[in-house]
Amino acid sequence: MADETNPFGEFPHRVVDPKADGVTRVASVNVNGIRAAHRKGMGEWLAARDVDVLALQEVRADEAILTKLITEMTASTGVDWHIHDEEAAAKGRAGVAIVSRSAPTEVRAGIGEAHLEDQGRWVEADFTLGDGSTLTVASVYVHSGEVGSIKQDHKMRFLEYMRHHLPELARTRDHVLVVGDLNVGHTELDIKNWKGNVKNSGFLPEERAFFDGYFGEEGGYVDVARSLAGPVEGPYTWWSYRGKAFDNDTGWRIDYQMATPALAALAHNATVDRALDYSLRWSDHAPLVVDYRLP
Amino acid sequence: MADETNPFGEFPHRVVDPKADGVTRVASVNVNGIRAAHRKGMGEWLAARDVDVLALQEVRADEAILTKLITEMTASTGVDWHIHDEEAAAKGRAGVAIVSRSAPTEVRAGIGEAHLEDQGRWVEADFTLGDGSTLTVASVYVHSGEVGSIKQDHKMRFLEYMRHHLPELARTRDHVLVVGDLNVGHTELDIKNWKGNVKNSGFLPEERAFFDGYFGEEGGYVDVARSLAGPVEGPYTWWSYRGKAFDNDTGWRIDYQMATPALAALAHNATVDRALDYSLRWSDHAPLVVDYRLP
DNA sequence: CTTTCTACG
DNA sequence: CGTAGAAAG
Repeated sequence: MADETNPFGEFPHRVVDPKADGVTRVASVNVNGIRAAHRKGMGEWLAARDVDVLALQEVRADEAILTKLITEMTASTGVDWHIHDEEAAAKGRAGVAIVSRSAPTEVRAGIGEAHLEDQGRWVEADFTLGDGSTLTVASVYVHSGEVGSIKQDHKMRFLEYMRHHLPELARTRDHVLVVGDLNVGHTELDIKNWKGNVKNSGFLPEERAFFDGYFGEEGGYVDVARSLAGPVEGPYTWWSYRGKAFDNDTGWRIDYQMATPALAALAHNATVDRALDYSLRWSDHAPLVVDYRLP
Repeated sequence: MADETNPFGEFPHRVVDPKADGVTRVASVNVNGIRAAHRKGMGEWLAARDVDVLALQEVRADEAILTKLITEMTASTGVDWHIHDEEAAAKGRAGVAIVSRSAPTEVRAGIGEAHLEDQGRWVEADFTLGDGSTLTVASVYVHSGEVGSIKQDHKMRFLEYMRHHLPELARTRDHVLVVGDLNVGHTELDIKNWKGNVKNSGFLPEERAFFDGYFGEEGGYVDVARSLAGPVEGPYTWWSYRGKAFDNDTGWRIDYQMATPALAALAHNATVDRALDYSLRWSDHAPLVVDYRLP
């Protein structure tokens, strides 16, 4: 409940977890339609959370709508935010974006060589850090998949592409942070009911094997939230709208922040904004928020 | 506003216009989707209005859903209502129904010879009256039409069919009551902005000419609401959802009760339940309610 | 269960 | 402006 003495109203976590000076806060969130998210209270979360880089997935709106809503939701900050998105060819589907307080030096949309279609699933932006090094941030939305459907083939192709592209990014850039909805739980700690899902898209052995690769020596990335949380169940980032999945915390940890090791070492304070305290829920995913003490 | 001393709560008209003994109340209403109408308060209207025959148009639901919702909305009456509908071939489109307190002796769906398609636009039911005569009630939903579109041709074909069928019904039955959304304003009194609509479907000269025929000597029907209201503007039965049409009463009188003369002579108390008093609006049409002192 | 688009009104 | 279906998640 809101605390009358709390200037952040219904967001007490903002008080118990203030952003420290010199910290860059990166939030990744699948908004499941930014229009609906905005209607249901995303703006209050954004105003209270004080993020510096906001990576969005499933925007499901064109650039004009995205810009309008982000501008409205960030009006209280008094600064002009930089908004870069990749829309899907099909209206109202997928769509990723990177919204940032500072201007990127370069933005690349689409998934490069596997650029078979305008899918609204990958956008990356380069930022120059204080020490002159470069940070590349990608907002990613992997297909949800369905066993026995062509959608699963597309998902596997995308995961396969990432197996090549992630190491290449890590090799050619200073710091890399790939965040988003990867639609796969890596380990048994990542899905509440993992036994019931070993044959479902999202926890298939062949999907999970890709993640072993992303996070292993060859992949060169750290699963930041897992690294900071340790080997505990969850914290989940998605709950089905069906039944009482959210109330029972029958969730999946399928949203990630994947950082190159030197960057991951600067991460602290990873939080999934499940919003239990204030009972707000404006998406089926919750934001994954991480603070980085960047150079 | 609701009057605390009014047992009908937010339906004061129920008090100022009680149904007299020995009266049969017939209501016609285009519900624009009975699911939405139910959700928005149709049940309260129905419970308060004490109708005997309810003719519905644009049900936009299959029989199972219609039956469930009508049963729920009439539960307080403690009687089993008789429900007969004609669905459109296309799910979620059109659909007419006759809901009655007493059982019809026969029900006919579809528009007979011009029965080119399952359109969900015509259903008629026969009832036996106290003196042994027969009353046929039809619930009709005429196409909305659009000048220059094939939809206008379908509308004109339907109106043409009615030009033949209405006199035939009148000739072969004792009493006939054809009610519903005819989607045409007959005279300049029937549309607030008639001058601006002489070239629009719903007030075209060729459409209005059909109504001259329906209500003339050859047609053999009386426009009950107009007959009781006299030559005044309206009362309108439909207002666009766009702009402030409802608030400004920029409406159309396109819902009718058409009765054979002997039946029309028994009609009194025609009311359009515009619901201004209690600010409820659960369809873009308002119910047209008429009391008949049947033999 | 929820979102968006679409067709129809 | 609003309804319901469809496709997707």
